[in-house]
Amino acid sequence: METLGIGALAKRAGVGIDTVRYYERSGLLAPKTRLRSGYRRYSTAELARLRFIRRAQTLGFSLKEIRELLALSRDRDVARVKRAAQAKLADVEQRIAALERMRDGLAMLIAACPGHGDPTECPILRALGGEGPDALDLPCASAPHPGAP
Amino acid sequence: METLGIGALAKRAGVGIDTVRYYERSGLLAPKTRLRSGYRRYSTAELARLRFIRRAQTLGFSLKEIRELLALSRDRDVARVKRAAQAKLADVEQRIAALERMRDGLAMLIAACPGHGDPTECPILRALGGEGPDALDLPCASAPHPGAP
DNA sequence: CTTGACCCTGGACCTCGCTCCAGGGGCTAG
DNA sequence: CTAGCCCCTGGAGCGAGGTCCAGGGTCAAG
Repeated sequence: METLGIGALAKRAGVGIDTVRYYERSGLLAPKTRLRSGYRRYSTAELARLRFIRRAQTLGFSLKEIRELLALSRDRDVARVKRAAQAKLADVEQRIAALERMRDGLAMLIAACPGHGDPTECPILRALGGEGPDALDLPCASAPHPGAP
Repeated sequence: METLGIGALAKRAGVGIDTVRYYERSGLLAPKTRLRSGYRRYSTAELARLRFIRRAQTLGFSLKEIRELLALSRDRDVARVKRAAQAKLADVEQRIAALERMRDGLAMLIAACPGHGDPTECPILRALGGEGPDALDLPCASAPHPGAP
C-alpha cells in the first residue's frame, strides 16, 4: 500500500506541514507508522481524517470538539457512539437555527431598503445605527429580557 | 437622557467591563461622551450596539467582520450599504448550507446505526474510522478534486 | 560522495479575544 | 476626613490555533 510523507499529506489536504505536526501534538492525527529514521508515514485513511478535521473546522467546530468526534471511533460502545452523534446533530441544528435568524433579519432589512435616496430612510442603517434612538434590534437571538442572565 | 457608566453597560449586556474596554480599543464601540474625570458614559444606542456585537459573535462573525458590518452605519452611500449587507447575507447562507450538509450526513449515519451490536457494523464508526480502508467521507463540503486549490 | 529536497525535534513567536493585575483618581455617605 | 465603590491607564498573561526558525539527520539522483 502506498503511503505518504508528511509533505505529500499536507499538500494533498491543503494544509501546512507544521499544521499536521500540530494536530499530532494535539492528539488529532497520528501517522500510520514511522520509519526507523523517525519519518512519519501516512495512509489514505489519515488523509481522509485530516480532510475531515478541516471540514469540521470550517463548520465552526473547535479542535477539542473534533477530537471528541474522532474519539468515537475508538469507542466500542455503539449505543454511546450513537448518543454522541445525536448530541452533535443537535448542536449543528442549533447553529443552523441561529444563522437562519440572522439570515432572515438581514433579508428583511435588504428587502426594505430601496438602495438609494435618503440615508436616514435606509432600514439597514437605522438598524445598525450607532446614533439613532431606535437603534438596532434586528437579527435577534433571544434577548428580550435585559434583566435576565 | 439617562446615560450609563461602563459597569452598568457591561452588566446590562452581560459582558465584562474589560471586554467593553477591549471593544473600544478595537474600534467597535466608543462611549457617547466622557466626563472630565475620564469616565465613560454610554447611551442606550451603545447598549444596543454592544448587544448586536455579541449576537453577531455567537453567529460566528469575527470582530473584524463585525467592525465591517458596523462601519456601514458610517457610510452615507445607501447603495453600497445595501451591497455589503447582501454580501453578508450570502456569507450567512453559505455557512448554513455547509452546516446543513453536515447535519444531513450526521442524520444519515444516525439513522443507519442500529445503536447496538457489532461495532464494525456501525456506520458512524465506519465513517469516522481512523483505520478502516473505507474511512470517512461523510459531511462533505465539496472536495471531490484532490488536485484543485 | 556530494547535492538538494525532504524530514526530525524543540522551542520561540504570532493573532484573536479576552481577562486580570497594579497603581492611582473620582465621588458619595457617614 | 475616611470608607468604600466605581472608574482610569498601561501592560501582562492566557488558551486556541497555528507558524516559523535553528540545528541537525535522511535519502535518492547524479
